[in-house]
Amino acid sequence: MSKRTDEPEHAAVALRDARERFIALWGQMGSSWGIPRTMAQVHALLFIVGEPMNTDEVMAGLGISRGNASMTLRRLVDWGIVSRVHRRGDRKEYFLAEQDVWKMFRTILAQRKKQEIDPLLEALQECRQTTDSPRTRKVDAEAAALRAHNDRLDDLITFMRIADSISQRFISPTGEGLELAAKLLDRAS
Amino acid sequence: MSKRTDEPEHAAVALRDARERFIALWGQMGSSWGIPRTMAQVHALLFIVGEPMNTDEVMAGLGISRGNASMTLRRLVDWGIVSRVHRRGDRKEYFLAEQDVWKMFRTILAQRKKQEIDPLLEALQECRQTTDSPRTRKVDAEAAALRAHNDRLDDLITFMRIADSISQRFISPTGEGLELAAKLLDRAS
DNA sequence: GACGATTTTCAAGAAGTTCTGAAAATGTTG
DNA sequence: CAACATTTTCAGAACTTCTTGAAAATCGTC
Repeated sequence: MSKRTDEPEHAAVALRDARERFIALWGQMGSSWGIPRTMAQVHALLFIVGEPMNTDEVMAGLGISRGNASMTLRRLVDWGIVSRVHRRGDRKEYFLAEQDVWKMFRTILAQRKKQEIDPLLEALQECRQTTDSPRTRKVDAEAAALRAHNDRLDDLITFMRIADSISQRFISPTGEGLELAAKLLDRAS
Repeated sequence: MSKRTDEPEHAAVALRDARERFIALWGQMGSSWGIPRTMAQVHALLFIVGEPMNTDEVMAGLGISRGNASMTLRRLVDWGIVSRVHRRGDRKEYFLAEQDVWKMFRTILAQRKKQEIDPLLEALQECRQTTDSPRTRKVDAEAAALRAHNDRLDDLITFMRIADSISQRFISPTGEGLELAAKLLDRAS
């Protein structure tokens, strides 16, 4: 091959390589945070390619089955970090990943908060009420244990409520979270 | 049973119940965030009981094997949210969970940052350099794709670096994270 | 409204992980 | 240093989660 074609080819190879590397990294990270590896990989692929892909392209790109691709793409759409796109003259559905990284993380955070934190917080509060005896008469060891138990739960619930409020600000669709972060960083310097 | 003993018994039952409920909740949450269910449960048990327990007590309390208890307790100690405690006149080792909820979360965050975020960030940067061609001569489609790819990676890396800096502040052992959160909340009202 | 194209579903199987239990290692006491 | 107590390790079992692939459903077109 001539020198003229060598460099572009090198660039194309590098791009393919970099994509694969990124997909692997993102998949690993996902799975260490409780997100199915394949789901993270599909997202990574769509994100790094940056343009709409159809199911068959995703299947081929990652070597996964149609069923898996379908399920995973749907989950990503449900989460809101991938959207369905239609192309004129093509019946196939195309999928495009959110390209705004801030928006993407806000969406993910919102989703996990809604699905995991909020129900947990509610359940914790319910659990706490279980031991909310109207009035303790005896000051015996048992009562003390109960009080200590309640204090621990209260601490935990308080913490989680605060964390919840903070995350709420980051999530807010006004994009305030972004500015907030920037401000924090400024003060940090 | 007489009325006099009825209420204390009720309290004891409620406590046992609440503990179990809490342990189940915490275990669930853990597993949805990529922490082995049993590990989260052992932590929950130690946290909610609030005093040192030995391996046999943990085994009995959760119905798990000695091997599992041993491994899991060690991981919790390594993470730094459970500490080993020794009791005079007792050969057994006892384990006590960190009771300060803020400290606990700071420790967990620090651990996960160190183990997962930091390596990822480093790998991402390395991945980014892969496609850092010295100078592009041609303004063809391929070069444009490369540039777009690099922009996407740069956005992502920038975001993660900012998130990293913020989390660093929360983690900082000076406890500043706590105050910071409080301030944020004040402004949020 | 029948046909071909595409997507979705889901039961069965594969893959991955967590757990067990008994053996080995370690530690302690007299 | 023998005897016993306690902890750790790890190969295989048990369990959970993820993936496949083919059948069913859906969709758009003629």
